[in-house]
Amino acid sequence: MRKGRPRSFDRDEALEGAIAVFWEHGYDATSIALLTNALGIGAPSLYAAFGDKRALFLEALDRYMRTYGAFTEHALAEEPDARHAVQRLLREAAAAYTRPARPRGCLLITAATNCSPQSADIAAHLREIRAVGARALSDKFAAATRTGQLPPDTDAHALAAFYAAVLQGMSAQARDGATTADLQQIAEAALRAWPQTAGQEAVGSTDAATK
Amino acid sequence: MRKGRPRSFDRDEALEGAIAVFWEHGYDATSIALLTNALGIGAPSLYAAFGDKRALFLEALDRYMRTYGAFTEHALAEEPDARHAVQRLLREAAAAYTRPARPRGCLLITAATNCSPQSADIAAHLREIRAVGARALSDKFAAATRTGQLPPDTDAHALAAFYAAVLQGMSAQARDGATTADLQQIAEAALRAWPQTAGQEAVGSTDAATK
DNA sequence: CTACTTTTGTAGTGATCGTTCCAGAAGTAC
DNA sequence: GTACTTCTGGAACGATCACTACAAAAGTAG
Repeated sequence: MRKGRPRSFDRDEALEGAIAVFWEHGYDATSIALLTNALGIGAPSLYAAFGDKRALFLEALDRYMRTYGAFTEHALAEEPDARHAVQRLLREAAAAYTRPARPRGCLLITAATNCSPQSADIAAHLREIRAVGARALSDKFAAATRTGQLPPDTDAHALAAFYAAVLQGMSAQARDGATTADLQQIAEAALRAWPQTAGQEAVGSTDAATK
Repeated sequence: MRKGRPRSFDRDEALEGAIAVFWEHGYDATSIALLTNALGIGAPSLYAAFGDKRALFLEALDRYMRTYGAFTEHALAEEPDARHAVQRLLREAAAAYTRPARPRGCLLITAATNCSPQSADIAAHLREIRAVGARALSDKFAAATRTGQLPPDTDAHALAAFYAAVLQGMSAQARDGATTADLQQIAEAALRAWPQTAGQEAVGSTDAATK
């Protein structure tokens, strides 16, 4: 066994608690006092176990992405059809963003939307991870366009930006109190915007195609 | 003329500057030092002119809603057709959220997404204003359903939640660096989700209608 | 037991938070 | 000019920020 006085708390459990606090309040608004209070441990214990606030957040973020936020990667990786991937992505997001006894929305999306200038690097880091996700979506659409799952003139980048925006909007709606059913309906509406395959022409009695 | 030493700065100009700072950093992350630095005035002058930080934010928010954010109300009020209203709403949002020399996105949406527990009332206030906007959208859709502009089975609440989510997503995308053109393409994609009027059946080669 | 190692709670670091006191500056009124 | 009113800049308020020094506590090793 390890020498010295043993740690009085479970490190993984504490990290899980830190995820919840950062998820709820974001990076800047989460104070050390808020964390130590929620985790039931003293500040020196927290610093000894995780380093400083930034390191703790980054570790919490990493764990979040491999657990609560992993459904996005899974949907893209496990669904060969692009349409089904997006369908599953949106529907699972509707559930994930409104899970009971958990903070609303997505930590990656909301944790650093307003931050002070000295936390700008944290915001940039989250933005970069979001950009990677959007690029994965765009690549999926580009591949689907090449295999004929999407019309040849599909703008993969634009379509990925749309569904990324819908996810961010769903997260915001969840934070605003939307229910799971509300988010599911948003997801279904977003799926109606899926590009038409050849043979089916522009829908609706609209003049939307102005460009 | 008024007695006493005259104010050395223009109050409206200072309020405009405060809008910019709150717009950029949000409520919590905007410190008084950040404000006095940006406005070029001392803290006592700011407090004498606007009260405390909360009152200044609320006044800045009010002015924002009657200027930069007024396009949303205008689109709904001035466009009799619901489809055209949403079309105008989304397209103007794409421009408004990426205006050069102005902060990205929407102050109403982003200014209090992560906030400390003691600013929870500010967050609740913004949420309430967003809810009023969503309800206005929903009412517009309900009226359009009654006049036949939308299918009789349209869920006005769900459709409003969708477009509200798209607006919030566009704001987030703008903050993530999206260009005006990017947002315009998101807007056009969202418009493709507009419900089909009678006679045109479910679109696409999908099995989306699982419910 | 003693020696050693690591964690703990208390208390305190300097910095910054929102906010205000106060003395002097800058105007009007007479 | 003097009297009066209002605003400004500097300095400071207590509270909180992220973070840590320190010594007692709690374990293992011998």
